Amino acid sequence: MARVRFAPSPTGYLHIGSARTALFNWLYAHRYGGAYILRIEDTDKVRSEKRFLEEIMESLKWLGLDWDEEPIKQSERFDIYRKAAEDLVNKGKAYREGEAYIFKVDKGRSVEIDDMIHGKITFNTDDIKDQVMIKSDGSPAYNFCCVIDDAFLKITHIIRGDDHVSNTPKQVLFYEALGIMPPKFGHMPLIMGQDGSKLSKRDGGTAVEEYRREGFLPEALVNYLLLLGWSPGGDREIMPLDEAVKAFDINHMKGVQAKFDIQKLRWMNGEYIMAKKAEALMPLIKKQFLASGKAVPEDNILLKVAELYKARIKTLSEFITLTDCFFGDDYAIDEKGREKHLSSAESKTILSEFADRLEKTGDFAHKTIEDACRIMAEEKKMKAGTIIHPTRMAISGKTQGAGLFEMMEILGKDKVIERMRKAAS
RNA sequence: GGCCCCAUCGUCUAGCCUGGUCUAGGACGUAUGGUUCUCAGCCAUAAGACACCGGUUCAAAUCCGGUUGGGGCUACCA
Repeated sequence: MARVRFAPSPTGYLHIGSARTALFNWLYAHRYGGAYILRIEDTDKVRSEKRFLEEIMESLKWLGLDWDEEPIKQSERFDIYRKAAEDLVNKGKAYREGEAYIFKVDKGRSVEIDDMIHGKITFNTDDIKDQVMIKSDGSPAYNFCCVIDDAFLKITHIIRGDDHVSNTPKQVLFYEALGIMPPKFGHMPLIMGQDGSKLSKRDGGTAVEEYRREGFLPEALVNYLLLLGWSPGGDREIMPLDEAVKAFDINHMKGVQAKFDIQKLRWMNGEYIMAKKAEALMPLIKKQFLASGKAVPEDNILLKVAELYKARIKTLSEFITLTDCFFGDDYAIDEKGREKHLSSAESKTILSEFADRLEKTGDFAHKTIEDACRIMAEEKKMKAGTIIHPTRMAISGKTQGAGLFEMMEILGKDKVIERMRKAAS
């Protein structure tokens, strides 16, 4: 029975790298059957804030990485840490220096770690200073309370970032002094930015919340993170969480740092959006409208537009900018496109003639509209595109978009003719 | 500086553990062509990598050593 944990510090939002750590811990627990526990490392009372904790938990839930037991908070366990430190002083393994409790490190020996990802790593204790357990202000030092809590929670496997490898021998020394068998460790390399330095805003953002706001789907973000440092061993790219659980094998984790590539994340997000039914996309798109302060469109129109556009968006936020012409008259206009397709007298003539013909049509189904367009093109001996481009520009303000006739059908006869007449005048 | 981790296309990676099947496979991105009213999508094609040096071996991307390069840690932060 494996017991793993994710131990965030509520001093900021959930970092994308932390999300990956959480993901692999979650995967480990679900793959091998066990518990995935949340521990709140809020020993720094000044920097820890409730709003950050709430946000971190919300982001984890959004990603689908729910924890199994009631989370524990280190800020409520200071007495336990002090008691453990006092025991070590009484056993002669530590000493006091003022108010602080300090652990004596045996020099001249080696500490070996059999890392699940890196293999054997050997350290010499000559490189390790005596370790503070309890600071002068009474709060515990990270490495000490980490060990006390991991032992208390009976953690069997610690999967965390490479930034902790040098903490590991210090922690192993604590386990030895406490007479407790250390858990297995697995350190995964950190995620880097495009230029190889720390992940930053330029790379697309560091907080999970930013990606959520931008309209990334949690499934896509998780899938992308999954493939950063781990691979199922073949050519699979799209792999949802439930399948990842079955295929997960920590031995396939790479010991190499990976660069975060927003382009591939965008592609993957597009794949997930495309794969969803328009109906399933509706609530997500509505939330996006709400979040951007725009009125939520009517269901029946939104559904049709979603159907038409889901293959051409990479994020939900793009949906809003791309489809503004369907949901009001104050849509954005591509000035270069207007210059190209609507400035000439010829294009205005074409527009008004096409509008005349459309007025006479019985229904306003896209097939009917297309027929009217093709017939006009044939009679005038022009290419259909000569009519289509100015019309698209006139009704949507854009040179790109879904099929023109489908767009026109959704907009409706009155609106289409109104916009065409306006552009022709 | 010291200690530690790492090194396959621009990026994510398969292959490495258990040398030969690798003239190194896939995906993203890029370029070109096809489909089409544009864009997206879809389809096809192309360019593009074993960091370097040495060793072991009949044979090395794969094993060993070194060099270079990148990263982490080096706090009474977590």
